[in-house]
Amino acid sequence: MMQHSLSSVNHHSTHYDKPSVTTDIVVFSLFVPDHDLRVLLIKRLQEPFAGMWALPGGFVNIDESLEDAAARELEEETGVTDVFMEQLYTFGNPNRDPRTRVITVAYFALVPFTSVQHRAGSDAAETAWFSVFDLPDLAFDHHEIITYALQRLRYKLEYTMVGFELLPDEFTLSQLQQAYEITLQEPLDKRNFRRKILSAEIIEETGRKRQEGEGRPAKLYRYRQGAVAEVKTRRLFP
Amino acid sequence: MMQHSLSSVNHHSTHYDKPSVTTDIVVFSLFVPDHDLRVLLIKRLQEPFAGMWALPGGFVNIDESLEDAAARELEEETGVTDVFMEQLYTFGNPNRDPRTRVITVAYFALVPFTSVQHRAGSDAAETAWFSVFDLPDLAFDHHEIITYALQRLRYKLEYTMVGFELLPDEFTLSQLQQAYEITLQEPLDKRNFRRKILSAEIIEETGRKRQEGEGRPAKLYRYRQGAVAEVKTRRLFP
DNA sequence: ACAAAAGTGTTGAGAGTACACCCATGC
DNA sequence: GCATGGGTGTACTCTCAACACTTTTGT
Repeated sequence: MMQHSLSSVNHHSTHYDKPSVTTDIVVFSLFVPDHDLRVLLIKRLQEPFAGMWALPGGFVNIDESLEDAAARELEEETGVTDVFMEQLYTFGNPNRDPRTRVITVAYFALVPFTSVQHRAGSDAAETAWFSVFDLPDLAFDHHEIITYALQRLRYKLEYTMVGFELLPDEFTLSQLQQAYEITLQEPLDKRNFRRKILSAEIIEETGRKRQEGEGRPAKLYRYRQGAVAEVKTRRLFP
Repeated sequence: MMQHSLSSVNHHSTHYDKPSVTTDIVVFSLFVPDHDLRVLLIKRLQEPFAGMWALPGGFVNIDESLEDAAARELEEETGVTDVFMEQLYTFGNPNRDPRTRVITVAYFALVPFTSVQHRAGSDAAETAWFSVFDLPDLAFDHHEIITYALQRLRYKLEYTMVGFELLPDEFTLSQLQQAYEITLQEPLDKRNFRRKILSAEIIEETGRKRQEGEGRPAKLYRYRQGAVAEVKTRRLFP
């Protein structure tokens, strides 16, 4: 065991007391018919906080990267796979876990609303989707983590195009607008929205049209491969 | 020892192989006469990478927060204290330390250029300021961390007012503009800069003027206590 | 009086915002 | 033919970008 750097630490404890490291993942998905943005939670089986709802997550293995750990835990606990994932923040308050010192690297993930239903009830643990706007009591500091994740998601929507990650591969402009409206919780002007999205040139028509549903069929769009999701100079919405 | 979450991990290793957790701090400061932005580095004494330059940092104690750990390490190793600090990113690649698994929570810090000289040569280890635009070979992935920190600093300058943190308590508008020009590495228009900064209403005149130096004395400004450093709707500079 | 830095306004271009009607389809 | 959602254009305002000269001090 050696020092990563110069400081003199851990001289007193013989077995090098180390914090544990976990990842927790805030998985967002849209529930379009309900006009709701929801987070995937699991019911804890172990103490502490047994029986309480918590974010999916768990210990980082000694030989896997943080991203791998997050993806693995997410799949093990919820069956959700192939999602957009991004590191959020590392929460390391000494008292965030009442028993031992646990530092958690939080990730946030976005899954298309179409691929949600069949993935939900997966395996051992009970999982459920909760509205981010009406959360139950949560284990640890998970409420704080979700609040932070929501803030980040909204922020990212304003200057990038992550909105796609909440939609299926092919989507209509109305769906995209709804994704924005639901997460930002404010109505957007249809014409301005379309103009801005299209002028950013990061989506393209597929040629196909959506058939299900009422009314005039809508053009389907896809994310343009190779397009940079960053939106040039301005915020995306006022 | 208990599970933070539901996953089943570490069943095989009897003594629960845990990664080590460190913090590393990227301390930026302006060197105005040289028109340079520099980072504080220390020469490593221990293996691995003994004799190489590296970021200040070290292990997180079992009972201290990440921020506290970063501040403590920074003071222990460089004598630098009372700085603006913000969490940057957590680097957890399994091979970033060739000997054991070390996850590092990186912070970036800004210190006023006026309080740099007397703090430099502090104690045990050799420390020095290096231009971020011309770095030596660095231990671990510290080059990557600094690159990321610089990107974040520039980004923050564009929509917040962190520029102040690189300046003394009272400063002139020209100094503030220089801070921006040095870190962004591009010239800015004096009139547009002043108009934008002043209309944001986050600094105020002190009434005093700077006396040293040539030319017409400049008004001194200070950060307005209670002002939100976020700049309203637009990017700060083109 | 001159060197050196501080300070100050205007104009044209582009982006943002607000706003209302016709179109294509299924029933 | 009507209900339902899809799709389109224009005028006003505001912010941004470019640009050059006068003022105050020390020597």
